Amino acid sequence: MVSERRSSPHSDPAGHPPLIETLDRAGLRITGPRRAVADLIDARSGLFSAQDLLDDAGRKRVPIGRATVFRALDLLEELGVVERIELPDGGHAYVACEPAHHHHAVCDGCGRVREVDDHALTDAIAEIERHTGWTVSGHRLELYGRCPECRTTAPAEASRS
Amino acid sequence: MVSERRSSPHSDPAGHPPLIETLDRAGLRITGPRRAVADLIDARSGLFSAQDLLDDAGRKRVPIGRATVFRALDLLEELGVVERIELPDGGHAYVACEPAHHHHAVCDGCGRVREVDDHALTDAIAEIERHTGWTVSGHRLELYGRCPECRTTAPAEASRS
DNA sequence: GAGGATATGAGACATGGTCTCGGAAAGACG
DNA sequence: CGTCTTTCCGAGACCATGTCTCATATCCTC
Ligand SMILES: [Zn+2]
Ligand SMILES: [Zn+2]
Ligand SMILES: [Zn+2]
Ligand SMILES: [Zn+2]
Repeated sequence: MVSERRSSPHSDPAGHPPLIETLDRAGLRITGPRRAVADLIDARSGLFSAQDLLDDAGRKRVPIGRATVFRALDLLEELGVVERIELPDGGHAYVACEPAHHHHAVCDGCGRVREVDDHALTDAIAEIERHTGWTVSGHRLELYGRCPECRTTAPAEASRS
Repeated sequence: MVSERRSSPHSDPAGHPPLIETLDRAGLRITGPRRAVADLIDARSGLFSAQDLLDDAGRKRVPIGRATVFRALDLLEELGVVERIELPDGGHAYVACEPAHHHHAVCDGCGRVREVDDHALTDAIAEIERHTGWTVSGHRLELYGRCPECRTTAPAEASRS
């Protein structure tokens, strides 16, 4: 479990279209399980783990195989609408997001995730290439901290360094 | 296994002092196993996994417990001289490095790792904080690409995207 | 509908890491 | 040195997160 989301009015925070649509537009088969996984993800906000989805599914009495969930996540990840991110503690979690290249800021208070664009980093990387003679073909950046809501409220509530 | 290192003359690439010294200076107990792990790491260059160390140890007939290797890695990581980094494919690997904050460029040809400093990124993050209202307390950046040596040689050899 | 391509689910397997616990050994001190 | 206390170690169970296999079920096209 990644972090129990308090049910908030953020069910569709960034106004993503339903994920299932992405599968459809990509010409992939729309199957029951895929729709189910897509819906489960749509119903969440912020971080989630594959296990979270499995748990959700169990709670809603929608039986889905473990492998299927991972396969669906792989698909969605390839399509760029779900990303697997690295947590500060070394664990992984997934998050729904836009296909365009970007990065994520993760709130360690509430698990909210905010997409962050790339601008400044692109320059920084060009600079690094010039400096080092390396060719940088990809990168991964994750930011950790507190969202505006959590910054003003109690700084308490879990979080490892 | 993270990537079989071709034995190269880079045994001590950045001129790190022996890792065992770090443990010593930190006032930690110098035990046989810790020394062994430190030496095994010193003898490597580039990326390695805990399993790599275990294999090395086996080959050299230096029996070390699995848990002990992980414990030593944890220690060294806390001291900042070893870091666990995320690979493009989602796997993990360790690498010896300087304690100062920095990031890593990983060559997908040969597994070499180069430390990269933080300058431009710091500005970028300040900018993001101003923009989003978030407080960013930590971050993680990994660069993937090709080192100068590998760029000139065959672009072959594994690597996904 | 019927049929062939494709996806699913159960569960074995793999990997990477943690935990527990009795026994071993470092280091302090005399 | 020898002893004592504290810490560490190793074996192996355990766990979480994924992946694979293969027989079965489902889509989707015709
Ligand atoms: Zn928050
Ligand atoms: Zn980027
Ligand atoms: Zn290289
Ligand atoms: Zn940095």
